[in-house]
Amino acid sequence: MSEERSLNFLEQIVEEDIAKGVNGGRVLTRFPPEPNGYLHIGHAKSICLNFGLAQKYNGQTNLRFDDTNPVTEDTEYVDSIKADIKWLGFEWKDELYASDYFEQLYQFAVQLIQKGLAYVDDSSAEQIAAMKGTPTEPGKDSPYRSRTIEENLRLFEEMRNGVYKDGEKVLRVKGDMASPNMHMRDPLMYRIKHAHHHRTGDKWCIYPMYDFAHGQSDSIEHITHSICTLEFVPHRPLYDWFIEKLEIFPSHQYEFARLNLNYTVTSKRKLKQLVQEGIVRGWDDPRMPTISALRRRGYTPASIRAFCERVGVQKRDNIIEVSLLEYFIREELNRTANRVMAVLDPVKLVLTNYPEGQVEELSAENNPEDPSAGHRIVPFSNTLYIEREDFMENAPKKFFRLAPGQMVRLKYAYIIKCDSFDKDADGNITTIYCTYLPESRSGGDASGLTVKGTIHWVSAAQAVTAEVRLYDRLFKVDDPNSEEGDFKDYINPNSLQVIENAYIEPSLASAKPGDRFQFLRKGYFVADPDSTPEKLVFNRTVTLKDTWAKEAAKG
RNA sequence: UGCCCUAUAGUAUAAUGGUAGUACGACAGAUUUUGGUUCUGUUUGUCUAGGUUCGAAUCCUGGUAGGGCAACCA
Repeated sequence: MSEERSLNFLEQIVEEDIAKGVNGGRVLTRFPPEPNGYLHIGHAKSICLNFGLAQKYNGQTNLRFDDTNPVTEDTEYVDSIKADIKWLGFEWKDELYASDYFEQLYQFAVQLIQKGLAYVDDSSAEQIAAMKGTPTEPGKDSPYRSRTIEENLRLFEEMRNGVYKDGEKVLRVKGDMASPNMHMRDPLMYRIKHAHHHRTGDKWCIYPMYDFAHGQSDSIEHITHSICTLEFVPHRPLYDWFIEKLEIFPSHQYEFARLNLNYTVTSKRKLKQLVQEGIVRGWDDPRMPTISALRRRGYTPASIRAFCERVGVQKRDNIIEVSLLEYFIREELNRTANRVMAVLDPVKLVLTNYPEGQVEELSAENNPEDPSAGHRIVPFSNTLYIEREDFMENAPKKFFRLAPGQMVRLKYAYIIKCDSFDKDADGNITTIYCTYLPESRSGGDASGLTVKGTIHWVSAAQAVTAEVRLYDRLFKVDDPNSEEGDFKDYINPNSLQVIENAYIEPSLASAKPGDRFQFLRKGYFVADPDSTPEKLVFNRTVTLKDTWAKEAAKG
């Protein structure tokens, strides 16, 4: 917070406005989602921006649902959006709905008709589209464009009163069909939809278009800085036009470039498709880029806020690397997550010189980055599980783990030496036999030996089994949006790997959903809400950086 | 071929007419009872051509490239 940073272009605008005394120095922003889907990482940027800007300049932020299209909206989405914003750590001033303004917006429309600036059009959607022209050719005036004010007033009222069916009539701006800006070519203001609205019920059968609701909603709330994404730049002249003709509070819109992440899609339409077609398990499937999925994946609000802060605010298109997001969650979890041992792909290891049946209680440091995290007890015995990949029958020189004749330290315990191993008929290693060095015990090592490698383990008799879900990127290409064909063709078929029976140390048995850990050498994990008293379920939030894997991949 | 927005290392972002810097990534090394962390070092950039200026990433003009705009979606 106190870190010195140059101002982004929106902060500059706000500071200039404050300096000039615009709006008496008042700052009021708003976050305006449509409740037709779950919030994603791109929205997080907008939330951090809108709420953060207001916070920084002693202002406030309204939460306003732009609910002008009853057929796509639902209270399920309203609830999830509110929960996500709160979880991210922000508080809104007022919870508002564009639908709160339906009567006011209707009156605005009447005023424009009275001024001769709007008309009722009987043309079909296809006819209107055909008369619109193209970006390089002007459009044509509708044959209904010259109706009298009185007739327009009567027809619009009849539209409201349910006299007409869906699509029979619309209310349009009397703009300029030759404008180089397509949005000024008699844009629609109202359409007829005999549909049930999640808040207004069946009170209305005409609904304002977004373009006729958004700017005026900002104006009604006296929003000082209305911040949205770049695709609305060409709409701004229309919003300004409405404000000018209606002579209402002049909110100003400013546009920034939306956030894009590589290897992911952030389009509500596409995300909804992934959910509805069962490609993921739901909006909060940890592979999704939604806020609720990131939460379930184990991301923290602070890490997402830090990411959004780092990404900055600009007007140029951008695709951020996922590694930046991962950096921030690793950075936080390294400081805060307790270390534990979990063996995901177990192979049995027997210490032939350790007394059968003896159980030693070893002290294990919870977090080397945070001494105040204390210690815990980990049981040790002659039969352990270690990670299958930590043993190689024929190891290359730089392999610092177990191999016949090679020594390694068992974390928090002893140095061991591999003597032999068993294989089954298929050539899989079934048991590894080692001897331990009694004088090498952690904390009191008198062996005089140093070994290159330290591996994690769990004691077989005391181990608890758990399900572990390993996630990888959902798409196998960098930029799924720019690829040919259907974006779903580029889904990574290995984005989820479920390990039914991982062995975890007994101290983990009491973990509660939402508890975060570092599984030593494996990554950061969070207990999933699917956990039951019988079986814990863990999600891998992110791997640790793994320079050995990188080395090994080089061949 | 109309209008609008944009262009700085691989990615993102500073420098607001005066030494092109930071973060992530990558690479190399040191430390390490996590091949983690930490530390050190290295690498790579102003789209292009003109103009203004003592001086241009910055201002102007042309070009090039990318993006947006023609839903009764938002």
